[in-house]
Amino acid sequence: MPRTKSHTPHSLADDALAVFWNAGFGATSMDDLVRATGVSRHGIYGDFGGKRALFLACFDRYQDLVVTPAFAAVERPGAGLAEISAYFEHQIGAAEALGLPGPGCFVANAATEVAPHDAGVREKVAQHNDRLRRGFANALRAGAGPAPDDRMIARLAETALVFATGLWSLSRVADTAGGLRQAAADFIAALERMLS
Amino acid sequence: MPRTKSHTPHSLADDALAVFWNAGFGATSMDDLVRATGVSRHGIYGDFGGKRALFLACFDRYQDLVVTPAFAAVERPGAGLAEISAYFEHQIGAAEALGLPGPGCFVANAATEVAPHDAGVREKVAQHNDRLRRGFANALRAGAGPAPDDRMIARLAETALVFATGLWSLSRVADTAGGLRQAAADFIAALERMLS
DNA sequence: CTTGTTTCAGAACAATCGTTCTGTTTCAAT
DNA sequence: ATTGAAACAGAACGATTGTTCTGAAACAAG
Repeated sequence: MPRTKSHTPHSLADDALAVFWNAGFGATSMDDLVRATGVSRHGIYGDFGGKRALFLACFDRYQDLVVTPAFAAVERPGAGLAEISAYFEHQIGAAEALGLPGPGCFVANAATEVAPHDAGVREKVAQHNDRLRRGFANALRAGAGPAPDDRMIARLAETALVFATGLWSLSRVADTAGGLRQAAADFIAALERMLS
Repeated sequence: MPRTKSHTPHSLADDALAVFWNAGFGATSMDDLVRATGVSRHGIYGDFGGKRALFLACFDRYQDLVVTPAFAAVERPGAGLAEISAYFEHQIGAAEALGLPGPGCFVANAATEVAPHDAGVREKVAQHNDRLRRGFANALRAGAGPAPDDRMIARLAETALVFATGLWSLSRVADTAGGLRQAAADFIAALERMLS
């Protein structure tokens, strides 16, 4: 009896993610979302209940669509510095392909724009950062030789998280990828020396 | 004949900076500025002409009030890794004193929130980043020994800029300063090894 | 004190926001 | 074909935004 839906919550969040990622939360209007997703206001409010809830749903889609494909190799058992390096290169290459200055990291953008005013977003950001921390630690352990110092691994993982966050942040204002690429290479080299 | 002014453009921008720094550009309303600065709408528009112009003026005040006092030691001839380390510690300590999660870096916040939509802000951010790059390069040169490799110095300065940017970004969501402080120490140690 | 200029306090404005609501259209089951 | 539930398009709403405007208050010079 009912009319068939033209979208699923998944596809709606996917399209919304692209808009939020590029323009941020505040600069994205409900009209922008209707136009970009092709879904009526009624449909958006029916599926998610509002702009903020849709934004929160985008975090999960971003994990599945962007973070996991790029970061899974770092999280795999047996990963090493090469996988961390490939992760950096993958993201810089993607930013370069989309044109610099680019959209950066969706989570990092949300962290500075909305996390201070929104505990729910702050929680999502914390979960994302923890995932990166664990992934980096996993890859650093393999590169640490036979007797890894867990204390040092945790610290270097934190350092890698700081560096990765800085990379996405700078990619929002950089005109060229050269500097970022060289910085990433130098950072990998530094990690290598710290582990030996 | 005229009534005496209760403020100067400098003091007005100083007070506005505190508000923008904590809440960001979009989340700060004109009413917030009037309340926080004690200056009427008429006064604000008379001195600067609008919200955006006042925001741009805050960049210059931020340089004078925050960046220069913390970063001048790094820019001084003869500075070395110790000055870079002190700069990190200075900023982390300040963030800790203000309570974490903190406001981070005013420029870095503006870079992610408004730079994508505003060429003027993008220009200000680029100038700030260039200043940091030059400062880091200056301090790295002194630590590089008798025959510094300018090519490598420039790359490491870029790496330091990426790391510093990541530090401020993470300080906006971190609950404790411990991780940041350890990461900074590790990064300094890594720079030391890269230079030798 | 008077005067003239400037600041101040707040009302008023148009525009835009997120959200809600009202018909109309669509489609599957009968 | 009829029917009814659900999605659609878009108007409408209240709230809030940045900006402009108006009248009253304040201060220094004469």
